[in-house]
Amino acid sequence: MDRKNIPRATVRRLSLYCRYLAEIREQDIEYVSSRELGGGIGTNAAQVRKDLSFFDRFGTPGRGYPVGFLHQRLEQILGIDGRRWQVAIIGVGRLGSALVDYGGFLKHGFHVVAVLDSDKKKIGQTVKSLTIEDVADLKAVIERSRVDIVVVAVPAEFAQRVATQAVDAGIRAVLNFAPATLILPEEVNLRHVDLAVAMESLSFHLIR
Amino acid sequence: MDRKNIPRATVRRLSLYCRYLAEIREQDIEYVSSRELGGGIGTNAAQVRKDLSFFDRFGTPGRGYPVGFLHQRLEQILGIDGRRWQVAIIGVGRLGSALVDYGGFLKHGFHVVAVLDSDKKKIGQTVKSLTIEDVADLKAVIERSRVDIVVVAVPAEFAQRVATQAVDAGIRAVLNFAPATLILPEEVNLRHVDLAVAMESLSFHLIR
DNA sequence: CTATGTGAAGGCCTTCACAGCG
DNA sequence: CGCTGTGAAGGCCTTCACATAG
Repeated sequence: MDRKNIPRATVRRLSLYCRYLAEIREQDIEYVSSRELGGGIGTNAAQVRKDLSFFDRFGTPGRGYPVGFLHQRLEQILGIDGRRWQVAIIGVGRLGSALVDYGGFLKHGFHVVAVLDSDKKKIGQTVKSLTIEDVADLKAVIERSRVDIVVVAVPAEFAQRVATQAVDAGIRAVLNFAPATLILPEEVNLRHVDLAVAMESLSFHLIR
Repeated sequence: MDRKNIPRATVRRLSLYCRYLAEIREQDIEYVSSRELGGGIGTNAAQVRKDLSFFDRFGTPGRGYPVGFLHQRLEQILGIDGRRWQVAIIGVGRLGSALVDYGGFLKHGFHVVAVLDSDKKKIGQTVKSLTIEDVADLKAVIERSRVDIVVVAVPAEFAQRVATQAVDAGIRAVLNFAPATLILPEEVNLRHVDLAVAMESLSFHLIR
């Protein structure tokens, strides 16, 4: 099974299945059918079975999927089992600081190990026991802290530069919050969280 | 042209084209080719032409697209020209408050007109000259302030309830930041901004 | 000769439908 | 008999390629 050939949409749903399974696991439910699992994340039974079939035969015909086992396997597949991904956040504005102590990071195996900014007034201050470092030292910080994932939370006009520097320093995964399109080498994993795009798509569909 | 039949991906790119056009318009560039426009947002020329052809013939063969005109038309199409969409933000935690004064809202025709929370200690306090109201009064607030779009920024366990209440109060567009899958009627426009999903999809692709 | 607009082809993802297993 | 796993069908979106306009 080559991870490159898995549909993006499937990976997205894997996260949602995983979250749903965590919830019903708490309720000591032992088996879940593809229909229930699909309903729980807003898709259908066939989609669930197809998604899971990319990886293995997790289910038992006539019964469904064993909740605990499937949950555990999905965490392995997503790479959030035990493992700790080292995250650096660049840009400590409103959004950046909200992200630093966003509980969700730690909970799911992501660990913020560095915070950077270009503002001399911020450099040296601490956020959640992390000292804000100079973005000019990005490469050194990435290497020293063994950063896996870079979160870009700087103003739009600096986003491309910062992202390129991160990639030059060896980074292969970038999560961009800046309202800007980043152009990076094909092999770099890039995700956008774009408020403007989301709002405008709502606006588009509200008309008429 | 029925807005319902436009591919989601096309609407998404419309926002990106619009942003790119705004940038080069500043530089007094008069015409842009589909190739340049595509390159600017990380797609190709054919895609640009197909996307735009859903709406009109904006271009001039041999020259390209007139930047100012196309920008203006895309703003109209997206519904962000002059018009003001009224936004309510539910949940004034770290994320919620970061959103309230996130400049990007106002700039593009979105106007935060109400902020709500369930925490008695927060209700009555002000954020950016808005008084935090009781989420129990959601329906009244939505009607009084003529809210078009609801932003859900509450903890996951309350997200579904709050969203359902908003829809019952007549809301037809929801932007969800909570790490939870919302199940809402088909006709409601729903967008998710899901950090966990984005991070986990990066994690998935980083393995091996 | 350059660059758009668009039917047709291609590719990817979702849905169907059913064989087969428990 | 219920529910999974999966090839095949279907549908949607992207890419191609060329007729057409300036």
